[in-house]
Amino acid sequence: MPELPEVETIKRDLEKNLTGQVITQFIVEDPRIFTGFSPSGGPRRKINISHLIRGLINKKISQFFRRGKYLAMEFVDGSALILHLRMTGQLLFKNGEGKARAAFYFGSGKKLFFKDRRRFGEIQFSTDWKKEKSIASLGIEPLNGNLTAQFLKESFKERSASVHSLLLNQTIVCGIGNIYAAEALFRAGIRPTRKGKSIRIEELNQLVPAIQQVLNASIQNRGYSMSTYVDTLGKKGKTQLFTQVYGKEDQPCVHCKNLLKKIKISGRGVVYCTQCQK
DNA sequence: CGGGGCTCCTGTGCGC
DNA sequence: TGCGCACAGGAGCCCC
Repeated sequence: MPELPEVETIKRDLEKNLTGQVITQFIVEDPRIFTGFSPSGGPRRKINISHLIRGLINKKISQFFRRGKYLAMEFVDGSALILHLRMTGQLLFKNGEGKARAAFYFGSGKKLFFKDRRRFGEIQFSTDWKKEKSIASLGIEPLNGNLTAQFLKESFKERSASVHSLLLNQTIVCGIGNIYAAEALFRAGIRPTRKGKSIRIEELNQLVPAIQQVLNASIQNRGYSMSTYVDTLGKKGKTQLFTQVYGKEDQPCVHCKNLLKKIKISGRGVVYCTQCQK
């Protein structure tokens, strides 16, 4: 589900409502939420859940951060919870239908529920969250001024992987997922199957603003909500009303009216225009 | 390095 | 209507 714009929307909601709040109770319905970002198939880090829960009681939230698609809830003592919503995770101030995997209760009476239909989402406790491998291995943020055509030229040099795959690679630029990769490539007129090293600097000069525009516009629209994504109040975003290729296979291209085509790249569905994207 | 395939899960939608 | 399969905003790992 959530890519950078959706996570950013949630982060801003959390920051506005929960900064300074003290955790008075923390209920974990599904202990697997604490896999600690360990390999899915491999041995899971042993975590003493009750010890972890006890340690969180009375912690006061100082700040929220977003890095890529990760959220960090940082406490005044410097420790933090790192959260990732994966495909279907939701953070809600009110628990609606169905059970939450975890629930936070705060001193003021405020609550926060972590719901997650597919249960891929994860939480990890850390005393030094920026140094955790999941965070430290992330590439640059696309919206803080570091993303330039020259940076992409350098990063894509020698890479024979498709430009779509490289945009999804969180260790180069973080926060872009399948929706915004497809949208940005369409706006830049670049075919998603092109090898990274084949993209010319003039094309990267189109791609950089395309990435920034689709992400910024989506933040303005509070995210893409076709199936499960909602904000902390359970409200849908509006980005799905403005996408031009994602989810639009077999529909006419907004520029040339040719029908958009859907292909698979590294197992991910990608829609593009065979006429407009070279 | 890259892509395919599989894993973690559950729900939806489509073709037959 | 019902069944089975493909697929879904993520991402790590193994294998070739």
